[in-house]
Amino acid sequence: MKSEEIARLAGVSRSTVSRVINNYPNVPQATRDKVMKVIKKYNFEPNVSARVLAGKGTDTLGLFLFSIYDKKNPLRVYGNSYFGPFLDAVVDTGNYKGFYILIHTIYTPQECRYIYQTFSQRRIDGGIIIGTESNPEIETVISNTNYPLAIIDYDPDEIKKIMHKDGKIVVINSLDRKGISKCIDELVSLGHKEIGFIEGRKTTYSGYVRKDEFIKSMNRHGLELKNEYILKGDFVRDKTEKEVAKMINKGRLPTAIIASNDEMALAAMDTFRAHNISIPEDISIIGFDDSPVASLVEPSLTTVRIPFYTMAQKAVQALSEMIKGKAEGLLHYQVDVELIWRKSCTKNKI
Amino acid sequence: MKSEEIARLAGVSRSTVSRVINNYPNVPQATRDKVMKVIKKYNFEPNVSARVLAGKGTDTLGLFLFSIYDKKNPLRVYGNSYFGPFLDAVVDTGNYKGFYILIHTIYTPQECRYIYQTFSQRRIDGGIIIGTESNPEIETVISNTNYPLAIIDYDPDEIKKIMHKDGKIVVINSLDRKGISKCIDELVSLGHKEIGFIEGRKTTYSGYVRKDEFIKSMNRHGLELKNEYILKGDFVRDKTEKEVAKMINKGRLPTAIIASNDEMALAAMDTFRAHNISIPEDISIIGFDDSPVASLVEPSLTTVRIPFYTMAQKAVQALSEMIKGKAEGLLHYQVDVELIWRKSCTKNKI
DNA sequence: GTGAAAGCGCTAACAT
DNA sequence: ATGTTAGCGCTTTCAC
Repeated sequence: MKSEEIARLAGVSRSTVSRVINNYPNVPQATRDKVMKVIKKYNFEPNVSARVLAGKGTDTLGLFLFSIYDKKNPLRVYGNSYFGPFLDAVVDTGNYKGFYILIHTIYTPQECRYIYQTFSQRRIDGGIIIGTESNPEIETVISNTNYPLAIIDYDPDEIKKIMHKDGKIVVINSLDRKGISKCIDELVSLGHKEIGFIEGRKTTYSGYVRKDEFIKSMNRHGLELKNEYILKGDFVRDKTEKEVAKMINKGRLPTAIIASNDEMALAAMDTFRAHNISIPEDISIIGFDDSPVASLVEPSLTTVRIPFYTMAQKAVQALSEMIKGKAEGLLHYQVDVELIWRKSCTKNKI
Repeated sequence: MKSEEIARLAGVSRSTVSRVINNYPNVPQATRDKVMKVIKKYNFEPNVSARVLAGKGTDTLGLFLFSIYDKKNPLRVYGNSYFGPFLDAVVDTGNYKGFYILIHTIYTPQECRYIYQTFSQRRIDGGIIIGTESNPEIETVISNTNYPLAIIDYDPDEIKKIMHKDGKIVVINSLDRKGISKCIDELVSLGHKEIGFIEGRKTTYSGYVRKDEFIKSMNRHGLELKNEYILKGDFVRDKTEKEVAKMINKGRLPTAIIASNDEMALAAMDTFRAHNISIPEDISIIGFDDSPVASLVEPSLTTVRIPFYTMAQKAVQALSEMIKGKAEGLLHYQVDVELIWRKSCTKNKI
């Protein structure tokens, strides 16, 4: 079934069918009804390739997820506490706004060429990039493309420097500085002075910002930064378990520790428990993300909630406007975070 | 940049460029090199809409996920212990085989029309359907479409009855009967006689099969089926918590309980714990799926592992062959499951 | 308000 | 081995 047949059956020309499909104003209701009746009757759906070729959009957004694990890890993508809810929200808000979502996982910087490819083949009208570290490959994409792009968790100043002169980019970050400083204020008010930190990859923006704010907040409170309490967890479980075990074996522990994401917080919890260190009695733990499991573990995890759904909505909304030509240049949104107080934290008893 | 310009720059015709792009054999290496050089130089990527319109495939697979939650639940899709790993595997194996993946969430039977739409608009060459309950809407899709379709977890006999005469369908199930009967064999050998069951939605195939096999296996061992120990959890946490609490309040418990998925098993664990019932000392628990968290909870959850990756691979592989015309009709695969023994189960001490 | 015709970028059948 | 041409199904000028 094609529009030509619909036209024949409705006794009009293909142009009129097209006008009806695209809701053009200069079609009288009678004609519109006549055509729609035939369209409904045959469940006609226009061929999207023909429409695109004739100049319409694809109504498709590409979602590019940078895996922090390598390909062999079975948890490589959606085991990530961050991606699942975000993906979910993008598909949902995208579908709601009439977009199809094309999804691609990127495992190495070299695979950034898939982003270029997907745009060049005209498969998508806009793209969402999440989880990328800053590296030359992604910068090439950012500086060469003028297709609408939403980048989650990236340094906006960096983008401003390198972006294409006709670029249409929206950067969306969470207020991580506020999140971390709130954690520390709260811990300090509970009498904690020895506060540790498990940092994520500093090549990601959030990894950098969270660590940086940890240092700033500690200084603000006049608290000493002890290197032995600052661990590198790279945002992943394995590394965190090792680093935490190492710290335990050295014999001295902070009274509280903040992890740069929930996954590392949970890994730390398990490692402490395996060494008979009780949470929160012996050490308080705070995570970041408020991933779905945070409320389910025992004890439930205090963490900073990131509004993934809001971020996805903002991304889709901004892309939608850029695609329609209603917005351009560099947009920057910062979404608010919230400290969710649960049972993994308590007063310092010392 | 279009193929015509590549042709001009390489000093050949558009047909030759097309032949090179599509790896046709009747092009001498010299010509091929000459053309490829220009293509590389300009990073040329052919317009996919034009290719599709001219008769090529879209190289895109649609993944349709039926949510067991409603739209308002923040865990609605990828909080599902089943979907995350499966989605992950589909994207991975699909991308690996050169397919793009279009993803759509279906919340209500009525939204099944999106499947029809996506095919009709020629957005995809094949589709994967997962998590669907049997209902008239999905049956309409199955009986009307002759596009390649992979259906995960569905009764193959039902499909055979209703499918389109030119249908190309692959049904992929896990050997759930083996999984459940192994659980019971194992529990019995540990001295358990009072075994409970938390069933999922029986409108899904696996929901039905797991419950049915529970009954059969109990009978095989000559064990009594007690209605008070058979709970309805609908595959979700909330309902399970309520049902388990109800059972606890009645005062009598089985010595072991099998849940039809991990999510319900974990919900049960939490509920027992909240009532000071220890696991596995007071009651042994077994789940189904081996979702990522199963090994992380305390105590770690004994569960039946479903090889999601293998299922995704089989789905993509079969679709790929059907799309190429190398396979047709109804295929049926059953993948093996494995009982993963962890700490949530122990001997019956009574 | 509606139709005729050109054209989007590619592939494939046909011709050479 | 390569070029010429028609055509895929739609949108969009341009006439009327």
